[in-house]
Amino acid sequence: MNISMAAEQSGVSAKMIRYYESIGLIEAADRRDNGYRDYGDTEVAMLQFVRRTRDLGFSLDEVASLLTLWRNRRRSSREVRRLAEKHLADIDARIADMRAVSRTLKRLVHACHGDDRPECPILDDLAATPATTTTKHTRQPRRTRKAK
Amino acid sequence: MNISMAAEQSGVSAKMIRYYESIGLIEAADRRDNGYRDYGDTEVAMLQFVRRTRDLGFSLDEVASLLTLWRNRRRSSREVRRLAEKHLADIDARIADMRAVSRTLKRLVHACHGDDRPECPILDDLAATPATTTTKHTRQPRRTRKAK
DNA sequence: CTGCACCTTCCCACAATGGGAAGGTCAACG
DNA sequence: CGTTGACCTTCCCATTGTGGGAAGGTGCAG
Repeated sequence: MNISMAAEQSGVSAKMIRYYESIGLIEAADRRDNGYRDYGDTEVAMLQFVRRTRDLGFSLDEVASLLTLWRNRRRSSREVRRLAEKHLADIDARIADMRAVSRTLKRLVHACHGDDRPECPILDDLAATPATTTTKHTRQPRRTRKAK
Repeated sequence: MNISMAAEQSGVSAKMIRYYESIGLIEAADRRDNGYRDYGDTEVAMLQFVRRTRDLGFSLDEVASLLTLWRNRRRSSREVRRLAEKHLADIDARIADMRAVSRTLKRLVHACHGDDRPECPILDDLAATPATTTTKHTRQPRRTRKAK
């Protein structure tokens, strides 16, 4: 089948299929006499695997690893799980960060009248002068290199 | 003060300060005779505003809008709140998506032995043939083609 | 004067995707 | 048979926001 059909059946755009091929994520597809790429059910299944893995937020690098493991009949499930766990930890950390942001935004939105007046706690908060931070002046005793 | 000091005090890297200037997010800094950019407390405060806004996940476009509102003494807080609410909704939607991913990953990780054996529900799930999805296939746009 | 930490501009890269141009191919329809 | 239009191909560009680094100028301590 042609690439657009493979795209439709796998849920991966034709553009992306070509891209995945170009970076070596998937093998180069067979070509027909006219130069068109030709796909079979095996290839479509692989593309579906890639799409599902991407849907779970794995990077293309991770997809590559998972594809290799998938194809390797002598893999250890330990390795697969390790990859998944690492990614899960990453996702959860990002969720935590975003929840903190969400809480802050909710608080700010709540505090703001949202009417014609210019007074706005949201802007006040964003502009908050770091009096809180007690920034006692990063000294500059001559050539002090910045830390961190 | 020099750009590196402004960077240190604002928490925005020198690289980013120049970039923000180049895209017109912030005004071009004054220059000293030697061509060096020169920053004062006002500029640092603006950079801090930008950093805080970025920390809350606003895009640079949104930062630009918020900066304009911040500077405009005749703004309506309604507009600010609308922006914040829109962003909040966006964040919350993304959190929901990621939580769904997290739940799926947790389930998969849980189901996987993670030992030397190759059997792995994680890979099985990623490879799952859409028998479950009962996707009866979206019909073609028109001109049915259904190659081979 | 030397050395070094600054500063400047400019270009490259990243991740993953889409848009679109220029040109070849295939099949249906009149 | 020729036109038409939906395909296909490759190639380049844009995105978002950030960092790396080169090449060259400046300022100051020793």
